[in-house]
Formats: sequence, C-alpha cells, structure tokens
Amino acid sequence: MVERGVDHVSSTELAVVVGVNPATLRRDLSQLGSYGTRGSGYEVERLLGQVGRALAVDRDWPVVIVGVGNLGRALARSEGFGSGGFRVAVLADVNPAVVGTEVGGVAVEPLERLEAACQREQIAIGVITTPARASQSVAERLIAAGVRSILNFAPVVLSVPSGVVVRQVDLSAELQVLTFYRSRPPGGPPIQKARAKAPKQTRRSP
Amino acid sequence: MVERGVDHVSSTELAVVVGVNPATLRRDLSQLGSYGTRGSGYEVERLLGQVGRALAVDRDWPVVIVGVGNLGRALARSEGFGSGGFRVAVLADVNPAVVGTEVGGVAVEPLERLEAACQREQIAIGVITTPARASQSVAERLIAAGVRSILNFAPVVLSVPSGVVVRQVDLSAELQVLTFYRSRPPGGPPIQKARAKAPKQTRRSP
DNA sequence: AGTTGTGAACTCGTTCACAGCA
DNA sequence: TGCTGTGAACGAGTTCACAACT
Repeated sequence: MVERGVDHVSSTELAVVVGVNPATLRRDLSQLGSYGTRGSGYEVERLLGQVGRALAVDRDWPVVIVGVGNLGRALARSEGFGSGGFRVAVLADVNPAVVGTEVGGVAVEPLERLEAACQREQIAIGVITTPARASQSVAERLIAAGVRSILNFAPVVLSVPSGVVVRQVDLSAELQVLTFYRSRPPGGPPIQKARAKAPKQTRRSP
Repeated sequence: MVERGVDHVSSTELAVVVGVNPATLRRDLSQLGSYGTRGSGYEVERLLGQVGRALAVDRDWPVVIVGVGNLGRALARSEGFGSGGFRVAVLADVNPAVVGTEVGGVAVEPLERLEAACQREQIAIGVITTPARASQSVAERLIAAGVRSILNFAPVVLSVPSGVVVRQVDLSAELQVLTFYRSRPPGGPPIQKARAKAPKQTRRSP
C-alpha cells in the first residue's frame, strides 16, 4: 500500500485482505497502542512502522543457514531475506565440495567451524536445511553456540531445552493439510464413527 | 513407534511427544471414531492407519511443482514426498535451460504445456515455487486446469476463487514469528501504550 | 458521516474429572 | 487397576455493538 501511494486504510479494508473480522483486526492493532484515527482509519506508513517495531523487524537479525543443498541455497537467495532485518551472516555445510564456495556473497564454512562462526557473527537465528538425520545434532550445536531461535526444515521433531523456540516447516505436513481439507469439504459429513451409537438422548432440563 | 516395535501407547505418552494436554489429544482422536482400548491405550499400528485415512494419505495424490529453481528442485527430491501418497507427477518451468531436464526421474515440461500436463496426470495439488511476480498468474492457470489445492512458497497473497484452498509457506513470516517470541519473552511486559491514559474510569452500573 | 477502541456477550476449543470399560 | 471417552466447567479469543472522537 505504501508503494501504491495509499495513505489511509480502514480496519474493514485490511480485514478483507487478511481474511478476518474487522473487530478482531482492530483489537489486535490496538495492542500496538492505538494508532488509528477515528473517521479516517489507519495511516499506512505509520502502521507499517508500528507493526515492524512490534515484530522487532527494525533490528538487525543475523541468521545462520546450516545445510547448503538446494533448499539452503534457495533460502539464502530468497526474497524473504532482505525484508525485515534478516541477513544471512553464516552458511555452513559438511560437504567439502561446497565449503568455500560463495552463495549470495557469503562463503560457506565447514561444519566444524559452526560454533565459532555463530559466535563471531552474533547469530540469533538458526535455519536448519540439512537432511533429517543430521538435524537434531545440528540443533544441539547451534544451541551450544548460543542460538535461541531455530527454524527447522528437516521433517523431524527437534527436542530442545526450554527457552529455545523452534518452528517447524514441513512440506508433507502442509500437503496433508491440503488433502485433509480436500477430502472433508466444509459442511460435509463428520468422520464416520466406528461403532453404532444409540440415537442421541436429549438430556435437557424442561 | 511402529518401527521401534511399540504396539500400544497411552494418550499421555502421545501428548507429551506432541506437546499438548492428554485430554485434548483424546478428544481429537475420538473424532476418528474411538480407536483406543480402555486400560491399555491406543494400538499404534491401527492408530496410524486411522490417522492416515483421516488425512486421506492412503490415496495417491499427484502433485505438480511449478518453478524448478533451487526450491522446486529441493522439494521435488525432498523426503516429504514419498511419505503419504504424494507423488511429483509434473514439473514445469519457463526457463528453456531446465525444460527437458530430469529432476528425480520426472522431465521438466515447458510452462506452455502446464494445463495439458496437469489434466493428463489428473493433478490435485499445485506447488508454486516461482518468483513472486509469477505466482498469481501460475495460480490462475493451475486453477483453470482443475487444481483445487495450492501450496504457495512465493511471498505473495494469492487471490483465488472460493473453493480453492491455498496454503502459504513464507520464510520471512516464519522468521518474524521467531523474532516476535524472542523480543517478547513470555510473562514480559505488554507492548508500551503510545498515549498516556487517564486512569481507567470504572463505568459500571452500581 | 465515518471509523476507531473497547466493554460485554458469546463462541468454541481446552481442560477437568469421572463413569465406564478392558 | 489403568486408561479411554465424554459431559460439564472453564477460559481464551472473537464478535457485537456502541460511545467517543475526527
């Protein structure tokens, strides 16, 4: 909207875009401290700044990507970095063939130097794009190096100490959500119960 | 658990693994039609089958991946396919350099043949891994070709007709969730209100 | 007139707690 | 005895509806 030169927007317009109820949207934004103007709505640029601050996007967040395969490479070059202070500061991989090569202007470190590199660059966020079998051990090493936030693309539930936040991005889980919706149209019948049940007794006080 | 030879599991054990309350887990599973045994818990293998059926993972789900860059390639070869009847049936790209090459045993089609290929393979799910600017048009073409479920990796909110389910996977959104948690420790203070407020007037009828 | 911010009502998912069954 | 399935209590988040303000 900033790009399009829009300077005010109402809760209703925003709500349509994100697909929620206007009241919900207003209540959520009011948590940021009431930045709308009655009668004309929210000033787009100011709102953007406020939301950015709430998400702490105005800081610099150096990120390490462990695992420079296709996925790691895709993320390192992705449009997602750049927006919001995220910055690929360290890349690491076991494979000697990729160690030393550059991806998006960052040289790939050998896995042995993972901890050192993370500490040097004050890494706050670790992204794991290794094969599944390596992910738990990588997570442990990241945590040992002081990383407290992990984004894991390997299809493995990481076990981590409390205080460490993990987000899981799992292709097959996403696909399953799609097939789940597809196979159960909204308003369709509930899943078949296994046992025959006696017709529901109404048990309401008269 | 099946692999480890575990044959029964209680709601409490499962709840610990997934990090929810045992009662919640039982209620959720009971939607599948009561497959636990009182006294001994759920039979692992049977439960797996039931959950699989509920998620419609026992069917074959041919998938198209549009955009065979690093990300598309990573997904095509990913461990996520194979588990649950997902199968990469079509790959498509605009880039003549990749058209005709094989990724994971599937030849890349030119984008012009997208619709034809989707119809030929009875595609149910489309995965969009193109650059952001291409994603809306790809989505429209997929929908025209009969695809009703879309998994979009481009950082763009797709607008689609009702009846089409879209899931968005967005790196920068995931990172922002991490920084949000990081900058607001649980139990920490709420976000600062902007304006000084008069002490709250109680306005309650006496 | 138009739109926010928010008490109050409401909704729906979560959790308790226990009867019922293996 | 152990654990499920579920009615009932609970509570967090959603929505209504309107006073307050521009």
